[in-house]
Amino acid sequence: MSENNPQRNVFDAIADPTRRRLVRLLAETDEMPLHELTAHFQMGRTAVSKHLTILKEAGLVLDRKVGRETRFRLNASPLQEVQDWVAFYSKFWSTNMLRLKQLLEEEEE
Amino acid sequence: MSENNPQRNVFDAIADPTRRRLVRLLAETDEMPLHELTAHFQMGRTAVSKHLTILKEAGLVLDRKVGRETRFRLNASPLQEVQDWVAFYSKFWSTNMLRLKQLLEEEEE
DNA sequence: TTGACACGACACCAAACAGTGTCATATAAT
DNA sequence: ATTATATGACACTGTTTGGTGTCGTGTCAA
Repeated sequence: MSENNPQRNVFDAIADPTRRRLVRLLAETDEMPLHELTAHFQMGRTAVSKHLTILKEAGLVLDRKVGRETRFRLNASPLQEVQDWVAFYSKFWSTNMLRLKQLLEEEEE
Repeated sequence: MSENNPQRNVFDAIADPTRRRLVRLLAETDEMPLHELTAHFQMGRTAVSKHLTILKEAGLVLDRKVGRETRFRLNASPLQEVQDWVAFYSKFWSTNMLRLKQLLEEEEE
C-alpha cells in the first residue's frame, strides 16, 4: 500500500505529546530509524510506528528505506498552517493591541 | 462542582475543527451565549457545550452567567504556548534557513 | 401563573485512539 | 548457512472522543 493518503489534519497530528516529542527529536537529528526513535520512549516499537504514520499522513514526516531500517526525517512546512492560524490571535494578547482595544472602546462611548 | 480543573492541554483543545471555529467565532464577537453559538453549527446544544467545556479546561474560554444564559468569551493567551512551540520550527521552512542549510552541507563534504 | 426558553447534568453509543503482543519477511552479521 | 535485527502488518483491548437524547431547574415573558 504505502500511498494511503487519509489527509490527516496537522492540528490533529501535533495534539499528542508523544508526536510532539517525535517532531522535536527529528528536528535535532535530521534523520533517524524507527528503532532509534523508539529508544527514546517508554512504549513499544509498534506504538511509535503508529504515531509516525499519523505524522506522515499530516505531511510532517518523510521516510525512506535504507537496508533493513526505515529512516524518518522531519518536514516542518505543514506547521506553517498552525503558525498562520495562531498568528491571527496574537493580537489578542499583545499588550499593544490591548492598549488599542481600550482606546477603541473608549471612542465608542 | 464548577471548579473542576483537569488542566487540559492547549494543543488538545485546538485539535478539533469545531473548537477552532468556536475560537474564531468568539474572537469576532467578544461575548456570546451558548444558544447563539450553537446556531452556527449542525450539531446539538449539548455537543457544543462539551466543546466549550474543553476550551474552558484549556483556559481558552471564560464564561459568566447572565440571567438564564451563559455567555462565553475568548481568552487567547494560552495560545502563546502554541506560538512559541511552532516558532521553534519556523527556521526549518524559512527560505533563508534552507539556503544556510545547503551551504553547511556543502561545507561538510 | 403559566408557558417558553436556556442551560447543566446525566445516561448512552459508535467510532477512533493509544497502547499491547505476535507473526512473517527482508536484511545484516557471524 | 545460520542467527540476530528491523520492520510491516495484523488482531486484540481498554479508554477517550464526539455526538445523541432526556430530565430537571432557573429565568424571562404574556
